[in-house]
Formats: sequence, structure tokens, C-alpha cells
Amino acid sequence: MPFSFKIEKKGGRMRAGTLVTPHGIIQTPAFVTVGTKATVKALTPEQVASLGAQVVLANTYHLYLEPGDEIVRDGGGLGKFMNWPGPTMTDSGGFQVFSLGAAFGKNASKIAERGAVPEAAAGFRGDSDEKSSVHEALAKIDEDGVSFKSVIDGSPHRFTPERSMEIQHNIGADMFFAFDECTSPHAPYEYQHEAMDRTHRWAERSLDYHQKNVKRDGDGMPTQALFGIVQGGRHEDLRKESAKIIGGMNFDGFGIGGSFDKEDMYTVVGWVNDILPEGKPRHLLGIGEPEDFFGGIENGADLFDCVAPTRLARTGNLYGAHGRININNAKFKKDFDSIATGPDGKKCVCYTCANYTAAYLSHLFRANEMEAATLASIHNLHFIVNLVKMIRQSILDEKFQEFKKEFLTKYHGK
RNA sequence: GCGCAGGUGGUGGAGUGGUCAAUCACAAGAGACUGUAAAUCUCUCGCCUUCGGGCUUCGGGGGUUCAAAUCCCUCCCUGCGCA
Repeated sequence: MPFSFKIEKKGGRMRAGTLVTPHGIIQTPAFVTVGTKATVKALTPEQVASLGAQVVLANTYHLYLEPGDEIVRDGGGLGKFMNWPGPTMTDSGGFQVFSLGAAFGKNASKIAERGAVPEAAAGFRGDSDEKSSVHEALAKIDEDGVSFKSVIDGSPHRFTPERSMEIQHNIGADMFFAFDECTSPHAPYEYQHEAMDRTHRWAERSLDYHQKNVKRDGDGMPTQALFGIVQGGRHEDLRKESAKIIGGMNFDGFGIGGSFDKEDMYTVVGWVNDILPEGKPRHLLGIGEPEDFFGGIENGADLFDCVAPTRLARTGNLYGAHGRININNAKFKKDFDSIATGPDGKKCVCYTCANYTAAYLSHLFRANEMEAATLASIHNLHFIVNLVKMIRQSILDEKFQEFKKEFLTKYHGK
């Protein structure tokens, strides 16, 4: 059975569904665990599976550089290579157009606080070849594609939509994304428009290459599914135009990418999802924090991925029902109680919290022991994955609004 | 007891007559992180402060000098070597 997506329950824009892939079923809404370099940092696939994760997302740019997409292909494809038997995805490298281009050396995020005009905005000219005061961008965009300098050794590389598809065919994830440009939230309207139009042309080229070259099974069905990406920044007219154009192409699913103002991110998602075809899955790329799942799901998103749980874990920040804690804080040194609460507000049941005290985890972080990252990552991923599962259940039970209010009150009330 | 080398912040260790006490690192305290340039980055770290600055300090005491962590004397302490 190749691919199918079935919506089981709807409520306004939100839906609970089932996404079938060649390597298993994903019950949506779902959190997609990020494993950029074909590994969820600090965790074995068995640990990732045991905390409830259903699907792993790796990155085209990073795997192309290291170890090389042909090695992943020869190793049996992403899932087999990394020993993850479940569903897999790859991102196209479009985010690296941003993080290694306009955002390079600027400490800039794809999420902007409204009204805030950080350093990244100053002198923005839309093109990525400007020199920041600290670093020279490692990515330059033109109509045909993007020229990169390797973050590993500085060597020059070139991505086009066709090349990204070829690499992603080699990596062989169940689902993957069209090559796009993720823009800076500080780019002006004109640039957002220009980048969006280019992303649309790249989407067409991505889809065309994919349909001609994808490996097919015995029934002639594609073995990989391609998702197109909607862009348009925070602008209503651009987002709606992008949803219409990308939504009109024959993709298997959709990504909602690019930059947002934190305050109206969910509104933007709503605009887009009112236009995208209802029967296909929608992935809100790179999001998010606990509150974002409620906002995204309420507005029709089915899939999320975010580095936050694993990245935060490695610096000692742990999710809890009453907000985040920093296990490095002095108050945890002699705290022999359990570490955190779960998304249900009760004592967390993850492997880490069930077996270790706050004082012990505090010790591991202070001593720079590697296991600190493992235990903290297990907790954070468990929290996020299961929060999204609980939201899914609340949709099925028609109790979404109650759960949202209950959770967010606690989470932000501390 | 004699000889040699030392004693600077929580630690290691810079500084060896003025423009400078505390480079740098570690430890400590706190913060940030949203399709992973990320086991990373930022800030604070003698005392006081209206954030302009003010004050105190280099084992103890004494001295030389316009000026001493820095030179001299002495005492105390530590390490090493020899008796």
C-alpha cells in the first residue's frame, strides 16, 4: 500500500486523520521528530520509537554533504540506513537557503516578534549576497537555483529544484518536499513576492522532475510522495495566492513554510488551509512550541516538525505542564524529586522522569556527561509527541477547546 | 637548619616600577533557542552605584620612590632539594 490520507474527524478547520505510508501509519495531527543528519541527536531509533514518535524527518542539504546521498541510497535508503523502520521524510534544503543565506551570522529566526526590528532587518536588501558584519553568507540565490558553500569545508555546491529532487530520490524517504526558498521575516513585501513567485516556479520544476523520475512499485505507483510548499511571509494576499497556485498543482501533500510574525502565525495558517485541497495532508514546517500546536491544528495543520524539543533538551531546558524549566538552575542541585510534569499536568511518565531525579539530571549536565542530552531529549520529545497525540484525542472526543484552554492556562500560568 | 622556587579573584594562571590590577581559561549565576552552521550562543561574575562613575585590594608588617603586585628588609606560609 503506497500512500493515502483519510480524515476521520473534522471540526471547523481542524481534522484528525490517518496518513498511510509504505513504512507505516501516521495518526494525525502528529509531531514529526527531527533527525537532520539521519539521527535524532543523542537518541537511538529504539528510544525515539519508545517515546511514541511515529515519523522522522531528515535533511537533504546535510545528508548530501555528509555522507552523500548516494551512500544513503546504497545503504538501503534513509530508513534502513539509520535503522528507523517507520515512516520517514526529508526536507528539501529550502530552509538552508535562509539559514545559510539571509540569516547567516545574524542570529535570526523564521519567527519574528511583531514590531521587533533586530539586527537582521537592518540593511536587508532582499538578496542573499549581502555581507553581514560578521559572516559572509554561505548561500546565493538566482532564478535557476542556489549556490552554497559547504558548512563543513567551504567547498562550493549547487542546488536546483531538479537536483534537490534527485538527491531526495536517492535518500529515499517516504515523503519529501519541493525545493523552496524560506524567506526572512524581515524581508520587505517586494522581496517576499519575488521569492514566492520563484518558489512557485521551482515547485513546478520539482513536481515535473519527480513525476518523471520517481521510482515506482509493481503497480506503477510512486514509492515516494512529494509535498509542495506554500510561501508568502506574513502577507494575506501573498499567502492566499501561494496556497492557490501550490494547491492547484498535483502534489501529494503540502508544506506551509517561510516566515511568520509570532502573533498572527495561526491566522496565516488558516488563510492557507482554507484554500489548499482538503483531502491532502498539510505540514506546518519548523513549528513549534506547545502553544503553536493548538493554533496550527485549530487552523487545519496535520503535521509539525521542530528542532526545539531536542535542541532545548541539549541545553537543559525541559518542557513541563507549567512551562519550561532549566535543569541547570542552582535550585535543582539538591532536588531529589522527579524532574517534570507531563502534558496532562501529572507527574511525567517518560523513561527519564520515571527513573531519575532532578538532582541526578542536574549533575549530568554540570558534569557535561553525554547521557544528559539523551535523558533530556527523551523527556522533551515524549512531552511534545504526546501533547500532539492528546490534542488529536481531544479532536476525536470533541473536547479540543476545553483541552486547549486547560493546557494553555497551566502552561503560561506557571 | 641550609639552599632553591613560590604566595595575585571560587580555581588555574597573566601582569614584574607609572597610562592597568585582575588578559585568558575554568568554575559559578542567569538568559536565549521554532523545516538543526547548535552537546551552541549571550550576559553577569571584588564592593557600592542615580550606570556617569565611586571605592577596595596582589600572604602580614616595615621601608625606598613623586609613584610599588612589581625594588629592599623582616616575619609567616607552601613546594622541592640537601642535611
